[in-house]
Amino acid sequence: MGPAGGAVLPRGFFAGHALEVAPRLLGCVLAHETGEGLATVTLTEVEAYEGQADSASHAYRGRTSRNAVMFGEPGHAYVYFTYGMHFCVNLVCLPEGTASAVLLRAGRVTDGVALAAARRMAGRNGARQVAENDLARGPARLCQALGIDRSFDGADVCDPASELRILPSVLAGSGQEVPRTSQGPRVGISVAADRPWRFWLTGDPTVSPYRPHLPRTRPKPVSPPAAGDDTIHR
DNA sequence: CAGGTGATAAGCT
DNA sequence: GCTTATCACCTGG
Repeated sequence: MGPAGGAVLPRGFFAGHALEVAPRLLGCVLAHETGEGLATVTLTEVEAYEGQADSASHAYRGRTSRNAVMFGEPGHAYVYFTYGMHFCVNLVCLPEGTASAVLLRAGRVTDGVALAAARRMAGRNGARQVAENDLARGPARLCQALGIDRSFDGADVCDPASELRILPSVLAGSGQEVPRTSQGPRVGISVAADRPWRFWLTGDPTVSPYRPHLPRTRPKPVSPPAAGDDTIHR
């Protein structure tokens, strides 16, 4: 067990609804230790996703092979692949059989900054160095910085022997002033956008910029309308 | 601002 | 079976 080993959150931490668990995850630490070394992220931004009652949730339409982990034991990672190139990680809440999870949107890389930076630069030839605040600023960046991919779908983050673990909050008792928490609408979704189920540490520079859902760009017309065409286009 | 990339599931035949 | 719209994103210009 490495420097961050030992004190994982108890599974009971994830017993409640994602809506209750999400704000309590702020300041907690996601740790990934490999042969390459240890990298940790202190969470600064999360979003709650419920199941049947939440039309923005992957579990809204019931259990599938993709979202099965969301219906499983709490305290496990639900990792999915999206937009053809990105991974995002959630932590599962509520008892087995009921879907609920917290999407980890952003955090501050605290241990393994160099390792995280190398992962973020990988495959990007000639790109500029990533600013430290941006290493895990956004759900896909967070996964890349920690080296989280599909193989971590279902990983038990409450197991002290796990490669990927969740550690208690470092906010209280650190001698620092405890940051305030803000709450607002979730980022980028097209439905249930009125639910203020996103939580972040107020003013933290590692929190991702709010990006409201943009309607997908429509395919362009094959040819521009001819002059004098009185068809109504919109 | 647009484009890249691929999995998913609904809808069709 | 097959097709198509959608998707909780990031990057470079």
